[in-house]
Amino acid sequence: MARTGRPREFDRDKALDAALTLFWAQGYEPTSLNQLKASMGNISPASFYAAFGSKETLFREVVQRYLETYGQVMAPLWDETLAPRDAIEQTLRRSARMQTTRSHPTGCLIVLGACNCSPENQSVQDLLAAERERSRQGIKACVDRAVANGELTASPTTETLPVLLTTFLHGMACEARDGDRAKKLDAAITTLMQVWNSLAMAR
Amino acid sequence: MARTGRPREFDRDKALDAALTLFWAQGYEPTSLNQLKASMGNISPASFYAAFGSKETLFREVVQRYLETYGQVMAPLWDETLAPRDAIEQTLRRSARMQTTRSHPTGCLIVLGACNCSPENQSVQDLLAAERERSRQGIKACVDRAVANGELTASPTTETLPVLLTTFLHGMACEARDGDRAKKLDAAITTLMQVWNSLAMAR
DNA sequence: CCATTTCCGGACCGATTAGTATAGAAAATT
DNA sequence: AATTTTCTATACTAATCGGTCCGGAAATGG
Repeated sequence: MARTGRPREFDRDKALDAALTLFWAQGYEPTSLNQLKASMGNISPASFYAAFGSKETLFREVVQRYLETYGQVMAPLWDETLAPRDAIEQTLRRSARMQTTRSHPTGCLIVLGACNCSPENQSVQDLLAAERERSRQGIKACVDRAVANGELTASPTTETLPVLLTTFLHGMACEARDGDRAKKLDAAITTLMQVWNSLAMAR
Repeated sequence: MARTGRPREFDRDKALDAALTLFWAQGYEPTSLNQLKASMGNISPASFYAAFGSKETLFREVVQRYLETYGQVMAPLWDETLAPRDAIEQTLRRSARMQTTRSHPTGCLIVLGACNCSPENQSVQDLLAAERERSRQGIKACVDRAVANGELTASPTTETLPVLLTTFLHGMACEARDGDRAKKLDAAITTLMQVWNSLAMAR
């Protein structure tokens, strides 16, 4: 389909990135349309709505882009060519580095992006909660795969691993937001992974 | 000083509890004065400001009350009559149970109460960040005490313990908010504390 | 009973919220 | 060049935000 008519003057991609940064730093609700439009190069409300539909649909698009870029640090969880232990360790380490990098807001958009929401924005909260649930499932799948592989023994303790790892993963968002550096988190990950080692050696 | 004049008609304490519940469930910014006044028994703006000063001072008072009540699950951290390991384990377990109890909002007000803030409410964000830093220091003090006691050996791995434990503690707020139950978190805590055990046995 | 003190209801403040309607200009296609 | 398409700018909703002010009512202490 040929594109006709006057093309928009601002760069939609750059605008999306600007919105991503704003939402990441402040979260969904406190980020106002005025801020968004300003960061997109003082575009008009009409241009904004023509390009993005609404604040909520823009946020959904922002989350999508986040998942396709920064969020790819979690990709190892679903890469079955990796050993389960490596998949989880890589995910944790890459998350730690990404969330503490200062060239963009710290912490995790999925964890922190819609913590404080009025009831009317429940759907936004649900969007991120579903994504967190996906992480939980990814971690659980790795542990299950390790049990199936014989890397881990099936035991009550092994069953606690997914919750333990997920809680730590999500907790990093808070620590990164509070200023922790990658090196400190990375060292903690090494210690955490010793739990896995001890369960592996027990077989 | 004798109290003269007409006494206020609503129960200030009950009103504070209502505000605590609202702020806990929704966070600082999305909780509007209208909601607050309504939950306090449809009091008037004048009554509200006479009793509480402003939204921010009310929030500070709410945080104070939270710390004096629900937040007391962290008290073991500063109880030097407890063995450091017990102090930390109790703090984790009591936090897990408190944050997952359904008779009040789930998660932790200190972690989740002001995640999404406009720059103009930075002071509110700072208030909670300072409290989280206090938790960090409390956990670190326990680990240091354990090293001084000889319960833990001083080692690079031991030095990672505070970050590991704090990250998990703060992560529980996210998991509790997402619906995890106390039993699951409790089991994960048992596994996490094995890290401590292995460092203790290494001496 | 009187005077004082405080509270309460309600009107009101300016600012900001997300979102819309309209009108005209600009660019691409034909 | 004419037409079509879609842009932009501006003015403008209605609602809500946190917060203030005032006048009258109510309860107290003397």
